[in-house]
Amino acid sequence: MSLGIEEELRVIKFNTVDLLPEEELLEKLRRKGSLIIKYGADPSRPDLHLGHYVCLKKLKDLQDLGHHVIFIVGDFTAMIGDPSGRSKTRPRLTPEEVKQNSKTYFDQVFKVLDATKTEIRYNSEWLSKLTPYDVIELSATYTISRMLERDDFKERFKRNIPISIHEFLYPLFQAYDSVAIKADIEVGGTDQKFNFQVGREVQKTYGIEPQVILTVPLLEGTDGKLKMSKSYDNYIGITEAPHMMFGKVMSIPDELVLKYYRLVLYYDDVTIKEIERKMKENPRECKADLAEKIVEIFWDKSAAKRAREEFDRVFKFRDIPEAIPEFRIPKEGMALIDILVNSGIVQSRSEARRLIAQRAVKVGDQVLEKEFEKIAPEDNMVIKVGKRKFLKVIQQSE
RNA sequence: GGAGGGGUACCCAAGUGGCCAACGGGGGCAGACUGUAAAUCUGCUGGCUUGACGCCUUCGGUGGUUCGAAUCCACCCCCCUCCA
Repeated sequence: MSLGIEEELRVIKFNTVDLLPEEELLEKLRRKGSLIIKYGADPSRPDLHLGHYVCLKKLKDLQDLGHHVIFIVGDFTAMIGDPSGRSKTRPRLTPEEVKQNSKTYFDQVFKVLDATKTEIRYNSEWLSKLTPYDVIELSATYTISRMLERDDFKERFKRNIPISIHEFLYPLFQAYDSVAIKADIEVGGTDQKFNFQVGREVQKTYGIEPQVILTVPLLEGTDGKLKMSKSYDNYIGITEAPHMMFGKVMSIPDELVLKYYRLVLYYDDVTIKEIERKMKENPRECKADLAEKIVEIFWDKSAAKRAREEFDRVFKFRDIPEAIPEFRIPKEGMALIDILVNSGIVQSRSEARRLIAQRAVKVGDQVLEKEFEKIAPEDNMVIKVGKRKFLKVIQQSE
């Protein structure tokens, strides 16, 4: 915290989208020095991915600047069950499930944040104490038309997709969290801007100094279009095995590479310019560098290096990966289809048939076309199914 | 409470007595190409059966009519719109 305010502001603004209002932040910094930073977590989805990482990284920046990060687990809201989406009522979580989830959650969070400097709070602590009277009072701070300013609500309203009353309550409860901990800054993705705004309003009506809004960009997932999310299955999880992580980064569209360099690796403008040039010359290497560096963040240098070598072996040199599942068959052999199904490498016999018909099953570069072909175990026999599934077939011990 | 519209596979959406395991699109998977990128082309996309034939399960739920139902009837559940 020996940095000047100018310098501190520069760090805070790196990779942020909104910082509203900036003057208020400056004023707070001058007056208070150390600020209370709020981050709200949804414990119903305990798998963190790179999208979350962007946010966590910003929290870490703030932490390093000497601010106090409070991590709020939305256990109360999770127990009610957030029905966003359409007809799917999200399963309500029991307190035990919440406990369980938050444990895995924090194992992951503290790969990034400093555990000793992070305060964890559960919002049931104050939300469950609210009386109907309090809730009404809280609801009175906001109007329907203001709620409908939020894009997703507006959209749903326009398209006659149901919005239940308690969904309107969510932003209010979230705002109340800011009241309860007297947040100075709330940090989240740009999609949270509206909720944070509500936080400000509500804080004001409760006579508390309004929080400053800090949003970070949303990171697109491996499909390159939608924001990274577990439900779109386009995410790169921060606990995924090195080779998985590496592979997934390699599969992102080129257009995203610079964004990843910037948001995940925190490269500055000058370096980004360089990468941009390199990207034109050798996009593959450039992406592999990115992948290796990302793996390095969550694992270590050697794991990252190994992941890269492994990837090259399999996809560049069309070789076989180092560690692959094994399946034991009797020495007289077994029908191909049974091997595929019994080993669990494919889901059903129908699927196995399809894959065989599509010439997706090979040994070496020989395509196996007959599903009932008897396969006898041979030394180092590896069956390849599709691009990335491998199975080592070995003889059952007598 | 009244009137009308609707609930179909992972998602969107056609189908209103047999030709429907169900058009089309998205997504996914596989093949060609390749940098596990993008773009493009092709095939597949409920399960079981050697291909075909066939069989089983699926069209909000439960019963019914019929040789035969996602399609018709009854009751029920849920969603949307308008009126009160």
